[in-house]
Amino acid sequence: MSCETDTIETIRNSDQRMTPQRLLLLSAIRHSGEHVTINQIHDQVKQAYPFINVSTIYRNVSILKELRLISETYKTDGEILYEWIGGHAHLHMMCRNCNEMIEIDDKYLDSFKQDIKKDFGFDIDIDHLAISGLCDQCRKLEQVGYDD
Amino acid sequence: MSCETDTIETIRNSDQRMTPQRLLLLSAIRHSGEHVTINQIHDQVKQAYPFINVSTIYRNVSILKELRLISETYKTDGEILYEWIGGHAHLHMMCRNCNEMIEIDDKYLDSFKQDIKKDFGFDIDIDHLAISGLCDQCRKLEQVGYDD
DNA sequence: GTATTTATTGCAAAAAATTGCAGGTGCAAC
DNA sequence: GTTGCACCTGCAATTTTTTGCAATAAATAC
Repeated sequence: MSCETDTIETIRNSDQRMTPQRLLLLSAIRHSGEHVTINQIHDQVKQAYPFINVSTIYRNVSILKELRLISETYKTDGEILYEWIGGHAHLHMMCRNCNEMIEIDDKYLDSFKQDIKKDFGFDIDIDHLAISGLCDQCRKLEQVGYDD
Repeated sequence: MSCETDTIETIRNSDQRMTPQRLLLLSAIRHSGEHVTINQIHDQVKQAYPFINVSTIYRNVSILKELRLISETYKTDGEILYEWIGGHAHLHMMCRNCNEMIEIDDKYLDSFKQDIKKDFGFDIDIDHLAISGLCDQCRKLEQVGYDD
């Protein structure tokens, strides 16, 4: 896989070093295949290297975020999730009621993105976007009146 | 103004009480007219009532957020901003480079909102949405190559 | 007015996240 | 291989945010 090499390249090119800790952290996020919290990353890395400190996790996550290798998503309940930015970007829609998250293709945003670019010159990052709302189920329950 | 009465109604109707502290906090957010942080709210309320505790601010902000009286916006640098949800909803676009924030009319999202509702049944909350990207200025600078 | 119920507050303590710093280490140049 | 420099790490200290709890006070019924 060349994506591993790409990652190392990206980090090297930005004046940063590839340490064992960072490698473990990268692998933990990458291979989880889904959204993970700081603590989940920490636990995962600890299995291979028990002496890793939480502050190292926080600092590395922050760096990877800036390098745009991982995305940061705020759930409606305040929990923060991190995810490897893989081949295809996608949107996160989070239900404010049940906190379920669905992912949708970024093509849905294409025309919006274009409008904003045209009118404001603002270039939207597709990833990082977390949209709050009511999912289908919760919306229907609310309409029927089961919810208060 | 009836919005003050509306607010009190909303709070009363959800089994909550209108305390002096809450009133001061509401007023601090409402009359700031823009985005404020927890600390700014705290400082503001302290001027009228110096004994207010930070935990009271945190708890009330959380309640008002759930009642959808205020919106919560995460800046790209991690700072959390609160804003009174007034008459017109608007979107926040935050530049990931300079952290400047521009507000745009929610009409830009109308068609996207409809598509999502149609295809997924998901009902998007217009407020709360914070979109990250590159603003016009930073984008131009980056293209010209002034940035690293 | 008083009594009752129950949300809310302030405080203190705990938990979570951030920061400063000294020693360690990646990595590029030699 | 060795050296030098800047980045990274772990630890400890600090700051920020959350939580538990007893006392208080808002809303309601009387």
